[in-house]
Amino acid sequence: MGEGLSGPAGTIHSMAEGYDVQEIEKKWQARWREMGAYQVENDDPRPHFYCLCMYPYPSGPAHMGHVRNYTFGDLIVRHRTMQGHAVLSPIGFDSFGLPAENAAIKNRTHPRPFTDARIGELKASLERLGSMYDWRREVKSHDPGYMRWTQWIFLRLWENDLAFRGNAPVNWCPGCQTVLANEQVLADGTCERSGDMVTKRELEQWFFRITAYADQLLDDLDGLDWPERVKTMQRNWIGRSEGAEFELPVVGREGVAIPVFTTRPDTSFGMTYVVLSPEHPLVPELTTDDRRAEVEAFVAHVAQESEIERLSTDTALSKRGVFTGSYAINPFNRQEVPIYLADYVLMGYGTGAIMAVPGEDQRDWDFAKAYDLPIVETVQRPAGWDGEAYTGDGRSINSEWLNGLYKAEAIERAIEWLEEQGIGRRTVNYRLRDWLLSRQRYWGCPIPVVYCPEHGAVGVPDDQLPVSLPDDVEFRPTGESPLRFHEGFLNTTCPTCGGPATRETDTMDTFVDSSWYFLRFCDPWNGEAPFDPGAVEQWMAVDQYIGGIEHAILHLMYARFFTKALADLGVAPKDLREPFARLFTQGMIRMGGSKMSKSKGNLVAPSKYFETVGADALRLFHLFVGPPADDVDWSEQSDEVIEGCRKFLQRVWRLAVGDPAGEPTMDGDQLRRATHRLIARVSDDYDRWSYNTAVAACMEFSNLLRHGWGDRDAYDFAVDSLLLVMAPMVPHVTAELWERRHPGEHIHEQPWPVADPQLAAAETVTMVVQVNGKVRDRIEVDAGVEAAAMERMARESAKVQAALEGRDPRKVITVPPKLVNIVA
RNA sequence: GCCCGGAUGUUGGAAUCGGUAGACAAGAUGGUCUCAAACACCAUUGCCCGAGAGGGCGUGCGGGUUCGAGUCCCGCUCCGGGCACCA
Repeated sequence: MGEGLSGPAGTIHSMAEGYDVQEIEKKWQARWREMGAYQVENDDPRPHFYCLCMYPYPSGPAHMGHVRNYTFGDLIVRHRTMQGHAVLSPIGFDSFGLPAENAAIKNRTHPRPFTDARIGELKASLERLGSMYDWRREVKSHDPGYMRWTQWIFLRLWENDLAFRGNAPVNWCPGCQTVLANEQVLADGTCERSGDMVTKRELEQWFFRITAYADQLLDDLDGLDWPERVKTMQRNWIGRSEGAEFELPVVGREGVAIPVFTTRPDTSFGMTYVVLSPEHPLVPELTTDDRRAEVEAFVAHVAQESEIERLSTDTALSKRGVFTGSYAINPFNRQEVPIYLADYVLMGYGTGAIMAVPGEDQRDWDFAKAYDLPIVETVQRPAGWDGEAYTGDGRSINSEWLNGLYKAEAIERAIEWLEEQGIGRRTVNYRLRDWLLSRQRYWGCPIPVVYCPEHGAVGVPDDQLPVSLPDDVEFRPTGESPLRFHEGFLNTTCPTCGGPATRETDTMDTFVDSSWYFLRFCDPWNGEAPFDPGAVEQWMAVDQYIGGIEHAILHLMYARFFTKALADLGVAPKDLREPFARLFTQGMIRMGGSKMSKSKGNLVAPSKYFETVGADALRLFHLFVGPPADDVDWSEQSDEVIEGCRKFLQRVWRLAVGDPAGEPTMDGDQLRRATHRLIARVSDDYDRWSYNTAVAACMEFSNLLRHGWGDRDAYDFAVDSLLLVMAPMVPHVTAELWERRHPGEHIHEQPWPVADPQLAAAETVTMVVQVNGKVRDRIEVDAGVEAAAMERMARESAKVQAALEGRDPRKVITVPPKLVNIVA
């Protein structure tokens, strides 16, 4: 080993013994870097194709998940390029975020050098993997040239009422005296740093009005070529529900009414009580004096509960509610019903108040039982029904003018009645909430807003962007943002009046950065705008987006929202309604049942394989181990399979440069046909993301070749074709072999081979003969065999006759040319 | 609780439209080469019966449709994931 590159004329036998993986991989990586391979211009005349892997958070050298992700991406980039496309393959780094800040706090350093070092490590790994990008287009979230436009976009959204300030409960750690991000709150509701129980506090926060796009975000899912699973998750997250909103007058209080939302107005006659959220603004007014002490104690208790406690279903229902002392009037039947509070009614959904129909809602039924409230059935149960609340369809009962109607019709009728009476209307509610983007952290993009005592919140003028993060900051062990104590940053002047003002010290959620980076890649050098709509039109939408399933909801939803909003604001092309036309979500790498991750300490570093078997073998393993969408279980077997991949590549090397000895198993014509079949198979497998079977096809084909050649031309065609179809999977070894076989040529600049369908079709087929569905014989037949001939051959088979035992066939089914089934 | 996936040899997986179940690998066993080992190569490898020829069984479980089911339908079990008091 090692002499492989020493001399182009080196003896074929020494080369045939194997090749030096390290030397070849480094050689080609340097070559690709020098030639600027896969740099692409916006006006490239070839058909455009935009392939994008989700830009990574720079956590250091690549982990196995990265390797898997970027192996798929690189395969597509190289394959599409060989097919004649101009492929945009950009990459960047999602470089803001908590881990860098936590590391800075711990190591008493600054997140910027820390992050830059991690980016350097990750870049080196990607290059070592042989993954190709147009590095000129690199985008980093923390780059001032990128932050400027992130802030610019924020201001445009704010101007158009798509960003706003509002009160929101935030996670507050009493020990650290600071707000925490959701990720910093552990599963048991405590602070990850201090261990104190985290509580909720109301604070002024910034939001993006994503709910304005709820309908579009839901409807446009239908046109996307995405995994059904991801679309379903987004649909559930948006959680559209249709129903009615109407007002319940309060007994003895003129002009006071409680609005409620329901999806089942048809069951309104069964309303036997009303429940409000403890945070509901009407609570003080509705509480009677004799109930006040108990109600206030209950409200106070709920307020200090953590989210986890509040959502826990463990607490007995009898402790989760309280009677206010007031009554509301059910407008449907004029009956008075008691008004309760309960912690499970959420202020953030619907109107924060519900009509309770225990007959047709299980939760209401449980609550009614706990508080001894009446239950009235308003839907006819089917015969034999012995459950509690009934949510199925049936005729309305006990409902006056609704009686006899089925569910759908009764809902319609009830809504019409509410509208006629002028007390209610048809409405749609969404589970989706507006996107809270404020983060009380340092290492993120500053929100470009100034607070003036005179003019309130004022946007920083465009020509003063970006608002940068000061470097001379001191990180406090508590995790409090140093921006809040940095006088130079904090104190500024009002852009409107020039008077003294203070800056917003919150930074943006890092999901803001990742919501438009794919647009910036189209025009990363633009200094006048985040991007030119014309440049975006050249490439968008992304033709193939690749990433982990963990981003199925948040990132993908936010990026869709940004794309729609920017198009509507005229920043992006108007007709760009969706950012990612096709999405592929790869499986996770697991080890011992759980996701491979740094925090679990079960990482297997790719560098170990780069240094031994090389990038090609590791790439081949990831392609071969199973379907790309499936999770990979890393086990002892993985190392053995990787070693098998390495051996396979060594065999390919010997086939391509050596002199295979032995008796060939087929003649030249047969080999040519087999080669066309290989091309057809691999091309089809690539198109349907079946890389594991594409690798298997290549292995099978190389097993045919290992015996040697009968016809040198056919053999050379076979080897060249094998190298071409493998070039996107294992770029280094195929590039080296191609150059040796075709001096001066570069395999990745060759056109993708196309199979001749005539030659790819099999000449002979194994015809299976069954008797009563059981295989009794196999006969080699011409591929164009006719049904009559098949039946004749089947009947003549000695094995078939033995199986028939003299019986006469009742029926014969022939499926030319593959199968005959004789039914006797 | 609701909504999605999934279950195939010892293991990872294949079977694309209802038509040869187990491709391709990994592992194991035996062999060739070697002083020996490694490498490489060859053979065997779902289970059961049988010396063999051959036969029977077999894709989580129970039914069904069909000439024919891993694949379609009905009912379960287990595993994984998402959402989870959403009115």
